[in-house]
Amino acid sequence: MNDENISKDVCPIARSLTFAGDAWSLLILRDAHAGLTRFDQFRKSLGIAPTMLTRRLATLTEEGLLEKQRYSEHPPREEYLLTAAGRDFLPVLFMIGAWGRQYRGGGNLVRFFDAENGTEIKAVAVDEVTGAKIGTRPIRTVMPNES
Amino acid sequence: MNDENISKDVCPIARSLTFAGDAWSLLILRDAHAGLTRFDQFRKSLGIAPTMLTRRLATLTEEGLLEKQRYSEHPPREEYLLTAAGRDFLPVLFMIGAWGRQYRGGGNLVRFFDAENGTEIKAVAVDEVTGAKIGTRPIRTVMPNES
DNA sequence: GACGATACTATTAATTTGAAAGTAAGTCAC
DNA sequence: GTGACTTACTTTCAAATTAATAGTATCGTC
Repeated sequence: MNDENISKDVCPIARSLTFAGDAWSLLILRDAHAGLTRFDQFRKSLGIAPTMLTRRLATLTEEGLLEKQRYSEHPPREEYLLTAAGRDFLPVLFMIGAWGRQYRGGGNLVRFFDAENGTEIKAVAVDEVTGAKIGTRPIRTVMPNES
Repeated sequence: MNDENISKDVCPIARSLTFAGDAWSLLILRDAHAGLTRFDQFRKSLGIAPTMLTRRLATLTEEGLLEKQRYSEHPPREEYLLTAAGRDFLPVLFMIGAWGRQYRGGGNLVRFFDAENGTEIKAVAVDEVTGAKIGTRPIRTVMPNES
């Protein structure tokens, strides 16, 4: 057991949280994956104050999770589309959702299905090498520049 | 494309975020998985103000992610241990970390290895049924009480 | 030219967070 | 048995963030 600091400089989790560590950002990303692209769509879906939404969209855009794209010249209008980094956030969202379903379920929740074969999607995190579910095998943590 | 509200009532992601939707909570959970259990260990590791830490630990405890356990009667001292729900948050943390490593990497980051066979752990989210990586197949979203 | 849609900005109040210091219960060193 | 130290907080107050509401700018339609 150590009580050493796992600082932001070396922790990949802390890195991520610097960029999408608040609930609004994650909810915006969720809605973007659901196909929303416009300011007012996000605003209505989330019930978020416009000031907040402006700031969050700007931050997510600066950070490269979303990109602004003009969809009309007259009037000048822009929409927000997911970048590759934003699209690759989907597995994170699914895992967050899987936990919520298991531990905070109850009541009717949205469900996700494989559109091709119709089975319900149950997201699990596995180690790509061993195929084992994360958390089922002992983990060794190695700090940078350690053997 | 819809712009229907995916409300907190039906979204498993929103559910999760209600309980651990801020960076401090996730970082506390990360440290708890790393073996930290005590107030001062968390405080030193995170550089968090004690007021914040008190509140976050209380919230995580109320929500059933951590539990307080007495480890000394004289003086009376308590430590914070992960519950089952807290332990099952590990896959979420790993996915957050995997994203951060891929998109916000650079520099030396902590790495995780399978303690038994020594291979580096690379977490990926897959559908338990099809085995396909999340995001590689089209998804159909079904609202509650829909066909 | 009034009305509505879209995408915001401005203003201000309420809430949350952060920094610093203090407290309480007990241990340990001499 | 007194003074220093440890652990786990609480108190206080300033600073920053967030929320609520209203307003603005540009254009298109009737």
